Amino acid sequence: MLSKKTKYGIKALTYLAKQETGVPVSIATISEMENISLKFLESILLTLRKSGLLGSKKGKAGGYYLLKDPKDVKMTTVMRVLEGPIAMVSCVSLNYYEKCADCPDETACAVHHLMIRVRDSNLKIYGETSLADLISY
Amino acid sequence: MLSKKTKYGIKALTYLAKQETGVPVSIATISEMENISLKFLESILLTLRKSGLLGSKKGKAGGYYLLKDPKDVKMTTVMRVLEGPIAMVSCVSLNYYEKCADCPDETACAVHHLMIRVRDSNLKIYGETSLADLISY
DNA sequence: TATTACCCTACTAAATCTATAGGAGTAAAG
DNA sequence: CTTTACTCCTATAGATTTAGTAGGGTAATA
Repeated sequence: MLSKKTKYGIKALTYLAKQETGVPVSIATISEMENISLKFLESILLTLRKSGLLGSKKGKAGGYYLLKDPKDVKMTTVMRVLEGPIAMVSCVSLNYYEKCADCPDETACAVHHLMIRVRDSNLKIYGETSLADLISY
Repeated sequence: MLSKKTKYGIKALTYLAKQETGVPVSIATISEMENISLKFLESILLTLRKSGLLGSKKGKAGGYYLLKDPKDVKMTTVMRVLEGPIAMVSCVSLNYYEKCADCPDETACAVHHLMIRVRDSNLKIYGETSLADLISY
């Protein structure tokens, strides 16, 4: 299941993607418009900023804004920042590979092979979808 | 991330799929061969039996065995039994649909559209993969 | 200098995951 | 008919993750 953090994060990003570029939107505004708990959203936006996806402006009329053109923000990046590795088991993760403790031979592991296929198909979807695609509905 | 329950469950199923059909294999044997905690595996096999995928024989020389031909056991079924819904959000689940509390309009929700694509691609993979495919490596 | 809004750490309640404990019941072998 | 080798089933517990909440600090602007 997708965590609420990821779900809310994507909603916030798409909301920002719909705004005029560079104009900061306050946490409170996004919180109201997307029905997200203010403090929870605050922490999500913070991680999005630290990851380099968002910029922020402090003080009056401050808020968050997208740093890139929505069509240059791929969902692969978004998912990795918010949800973590795209692979469902670490032994098929490209960026966070780890050997399974219980598995003597990866090439003989059924789960391994299946999850490689799942990973690749998901990577394909996330890779060919951008924020711009998501707001085109 | 895939739960260990699912991972172990798939491993157990593939182990059973490799055996002569109908011959019961004890929990202890599977536990040893696949490096899975005995008691944890016990509870996993129990749910697999209750779901109709496995049969069991009690008493001496008892154990678990596959009820169907491995090529007739689709991973869609296995994943649903062990991991739960294949959809990553309940608003795109075919079997466990639930409206999102925070989302006034599904058709306008970016997460919804993205997750439909993910669900469909995963359903396709699980649907065209059987236990028999998994043991052919 | 008052206000607005982000920044950051820490904390907590609830849920889920990953088992473990322990006994009851069943079937076959000796 | 008793021992042995299994499954069956419920309950529980520790660890981890999730989904927030609390509260003060800091910067920018009018």
